[in-house]
Amino acid sequence: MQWLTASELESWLSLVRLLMWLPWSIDQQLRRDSKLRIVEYQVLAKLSESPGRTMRMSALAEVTNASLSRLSHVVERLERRGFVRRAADRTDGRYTKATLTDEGFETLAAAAPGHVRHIRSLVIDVLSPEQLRRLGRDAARITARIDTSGAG
Amino acid sequence: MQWLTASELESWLSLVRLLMWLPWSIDQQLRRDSKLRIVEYQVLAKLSESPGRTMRMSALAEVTNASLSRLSHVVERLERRGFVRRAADRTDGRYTKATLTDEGFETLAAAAPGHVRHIRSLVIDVLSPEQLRRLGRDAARITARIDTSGAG
DNA sequence: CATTCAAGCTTGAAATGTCAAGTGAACGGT
DNA sequence: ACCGTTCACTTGACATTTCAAGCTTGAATG
Repeated sequence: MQWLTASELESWLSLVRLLMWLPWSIDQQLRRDSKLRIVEYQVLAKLSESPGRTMRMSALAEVTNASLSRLSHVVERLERRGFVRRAADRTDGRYTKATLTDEGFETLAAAAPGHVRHIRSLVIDVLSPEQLRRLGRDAARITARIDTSGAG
Repeated sequence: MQWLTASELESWLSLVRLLMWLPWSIDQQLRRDSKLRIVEYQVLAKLSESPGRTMRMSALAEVTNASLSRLSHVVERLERRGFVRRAADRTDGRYTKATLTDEGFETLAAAAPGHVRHIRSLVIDVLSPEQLRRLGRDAARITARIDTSGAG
């Protein structure tokens, strides 16, 4: 087997630290300022961008990288908080459509600026436009190699 | 407030996908092939690199990005599996020292090659040495901005 | 039609993570 | 020596996630 060189190892460990701490930091900020966890924010955000502020559960699960089961629990909690409503699809009863309520939208709207400010100060403003573009490209290159078929 | 430009947003979303899927993929591989979760692997790995295969709980918590409480639970489970032993420090009874057992070391040794192969195929071999170095530098730049004082 | 079958989601229990409070050991002042 | 504090964990309660069924709806087959 081929081990890692010193340089590879160093870069990899830097990346690991990023993978560990950046989501943690984002989560802290959202919870502190908006009583939302990352998944919840993502659910609200993705719904808000969709036509009719509505999405099928399975589609929502995919874009938020949550298993259907996990999403089901998350949405149930968001529903109890009044941020989301669920209803069976008229045309195909197997589908469940989740809709963002006005209250959910307001919560998202209140949370977004602080969230954006936070990622701007941690990521966007720390790198040059060129560096950021490259980072995005490299990230995309890696995720393209990941087999996500077993998710859900 | 300052929103994100289209280009910034695109790069950011790429990074978000990386933050979501890469840890997920690593976790899958470790669980499937070695019955270990990421945290557990990290604990075993860090212990194995330490003199006497021993570390204080707080030091271990820091390098694994786990709260002391979480680490305490994790190590308890590893202890039940026979991979780790705990003992109070002789010189200062407040410290708890965790030690990797032979069985724990063997488990780690069995898990490491597959893990390294996996990250090599997903990350290391996908980027040129130069790209990897830059990725590591950018990651370090970002983590340097994160205030980790509230962790633990 | 009735009968499987799969898809899309939900559910409940077990595993895991987080939070707040508790424990005991060392330290610093008196 | 005594008192209060801080440090390093641990613990138990609670929240969340995962895992393994289970349910309901529509499609496919006979």
